[in-house]
Amino acid sequence: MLPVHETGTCSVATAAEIVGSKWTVLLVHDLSEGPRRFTELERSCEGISPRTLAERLRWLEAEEMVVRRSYPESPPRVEYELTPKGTALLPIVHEMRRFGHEWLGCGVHDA
Amino acid sequence: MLPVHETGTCSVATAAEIVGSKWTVLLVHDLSEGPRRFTELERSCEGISPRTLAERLRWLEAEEMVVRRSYPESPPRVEYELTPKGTALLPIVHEMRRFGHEWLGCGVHDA
DNA sequence: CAGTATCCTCAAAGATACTG
DNA sequence: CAGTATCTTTGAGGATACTG
Repeated sequence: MLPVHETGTCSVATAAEIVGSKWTVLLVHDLSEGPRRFTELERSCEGISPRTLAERLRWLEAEEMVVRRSYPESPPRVEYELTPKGTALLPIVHEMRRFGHEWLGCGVHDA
Repeated sequence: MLPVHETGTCSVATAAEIVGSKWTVLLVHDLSEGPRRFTELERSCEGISPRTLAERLRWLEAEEMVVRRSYPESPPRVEYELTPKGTALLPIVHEMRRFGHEWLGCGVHDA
């Protein structure tokens, strides 16, 4: 996924890129409940590969939707947290969930 | 894109599929302003190939988000229109646009 | 723990030409 | 006009092994 400022597209199209790329919405939803560590996200996103998770997180960080906080302890600890910009994605996520519940008759078991 | 009932995923993930596949959001937005013909959509979605447009429309029709109305005139006329289910996508689209405007500083020129 | 490094697959979508 | 038929490309993302 290209950085947003290089896509040339804007607005809806960009939001579609964010929201449509696999795992991103799940990640944002997870992070909306507080800071999370790499392995926590790996576990809650059943099936995601570390490669993809790392890429997704780096992308979100580059877009300033997520901050990465590294605590140089041993064992190392890193936490990811939504920024205000990342939090601003939540209304989209909520509308997506509403749609799912109302029209797809599913999603009841989502977190 | 698979039919939704075959994906196994639900809710947010499904909405992400809908909303994330290229052109779909633009199409839904266009159709929100009234029935549109194939070529009209082709023109307003600058760059879309007829192959992709047809596929997208067939998919939306299969999901009952769009109805296809064919008038057997000469020359042939076909119109596509949002169903209530398709219309229910609009709140998502609106939140996506809001996000674009507020955080990406763009999208002002969108219809 | 928190990632990289590689390799690989597969499907979305572009380009183009053609048709009822 | 409203598509279909082919062929091709590209890149997202999976699997797996390895590392500071």
